[in-house]
Amino acid sequence: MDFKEFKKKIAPSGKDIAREVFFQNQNAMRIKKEKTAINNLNKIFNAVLGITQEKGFQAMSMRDLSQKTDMSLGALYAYFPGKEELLGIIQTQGRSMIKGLLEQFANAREEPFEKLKAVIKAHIFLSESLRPWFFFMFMEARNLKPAELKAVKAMEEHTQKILIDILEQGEKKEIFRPNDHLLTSSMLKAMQQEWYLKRWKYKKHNISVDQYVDHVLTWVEAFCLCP
Amino acid sequence: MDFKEFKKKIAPSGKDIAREVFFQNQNAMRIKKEKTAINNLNKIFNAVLGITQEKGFQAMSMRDLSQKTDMSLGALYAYFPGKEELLGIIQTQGRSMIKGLLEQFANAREEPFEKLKAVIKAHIFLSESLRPWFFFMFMEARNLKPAELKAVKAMEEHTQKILIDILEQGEKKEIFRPNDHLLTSSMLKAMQQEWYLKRWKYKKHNISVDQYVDHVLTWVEAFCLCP
DNA sequence: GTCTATACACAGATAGAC
DNA sequence: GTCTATCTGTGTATAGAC
Repeated sequence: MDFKEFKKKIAPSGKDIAREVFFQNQNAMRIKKEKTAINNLNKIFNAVLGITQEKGFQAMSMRDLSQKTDMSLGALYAYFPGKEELLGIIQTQGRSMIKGLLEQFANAREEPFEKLKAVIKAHIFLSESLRPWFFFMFMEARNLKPAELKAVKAMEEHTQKILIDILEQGEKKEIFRPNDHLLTSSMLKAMQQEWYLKRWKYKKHNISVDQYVDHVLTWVEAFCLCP
Repeated sequence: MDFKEFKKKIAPSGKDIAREVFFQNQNAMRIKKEKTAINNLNKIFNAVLGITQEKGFQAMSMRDLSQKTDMSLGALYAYFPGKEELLGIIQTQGRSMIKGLLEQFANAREEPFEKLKAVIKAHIFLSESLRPWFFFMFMEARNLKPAELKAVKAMEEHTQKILIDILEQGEKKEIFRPNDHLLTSSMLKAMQQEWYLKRWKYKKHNISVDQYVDHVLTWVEAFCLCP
């Protein structure tokens, strides 16, 4: 599967995400009409992700957000209790979304090497189609309160665990070379992360996601597979 | 060379850095006595890096900084014209420091594979001994004004170019496998970066810099070297 | 060179009309 | 559901005494 196909078939749209947030936080917000809520939440998220990418969440004022969404300050506060909670909502939603989609991919295949490649590819494709979310989640994790920061770290270790399990399974079957799986999976995660942290570089050099994924998988093959 | 030796012989101390900043910006600050300036600049930088690591530069108030340095607000403003300039000073100094030390290493060896390993190791060791600086430079680049942001990107591409040159040299000598050097060097940079962006993970699992470097070099060998 | 006190802008948040 | 007007705290920065 290439990225074009992935995006069409699997990647959630802004409205999909807004819908889920609406049903998850329905009681905490003053808006009751589904359609209005979803439309405006989508607008709010896009604005937050856009402004934040440039100057960071702390530097984004509620007035910035009001201007970008064409909504008044008063209206915004009907959708979330405060700025800090808005940050929390985006982070929490991002995590649950990514977790769900990745697990779906990890369970799809059986043979270790195929499985490993599928999971890595899915992660990079997902980070491409939801790049603003991934970037936000990484860069703004610092501003979370301790309890949520813990959830972020748990998430990092959870996705790493998925990789480690595949590596162990492959080593047992003597398909992969024996190695330190914790470190190996860390390298894989670093390569995945590189794509969304430094996209300006790949854009500048006209490197597509598909090319990037292929290259990463060449590394994986050279390092993991038995000769 | 292991990290212990590197730190002892090569890594600059906080005062070394403060001294350089003092001579570089001497005319822009109101303090004239060298010793006072260096001591306080060192204190200021440590405080900024510490506070920023937790909550980001924007979220650090001048009052936070005043408290952590045990200096008054008025005193702080004798060392730099404003908060934004302080950010610029740290970023600029960080860049010039890292650039100088890395070039020193790149020129030390001749044989491509040895050279490649030496440069990668030096970068990771350097990021370990100056971890707060590296972290700050990465995370706070967004808050720079356009001209300085350009310098950051130029720096990224400069350090990448060092790697690309070595890879090309090695390919010509038929030591390295032919490959896309831009992508390959990006993977190397991603692995280097991982160390200082996720150090909490390695600390938690008791993985030392030396172990980390060894693992990275195993990947390099598996991928770059001709079989 | 360092302090205290203060100016003044702008942040997040809410009240109450529509 | 959305708006405008406004409250109150906190931010950066400076003035002027010591």
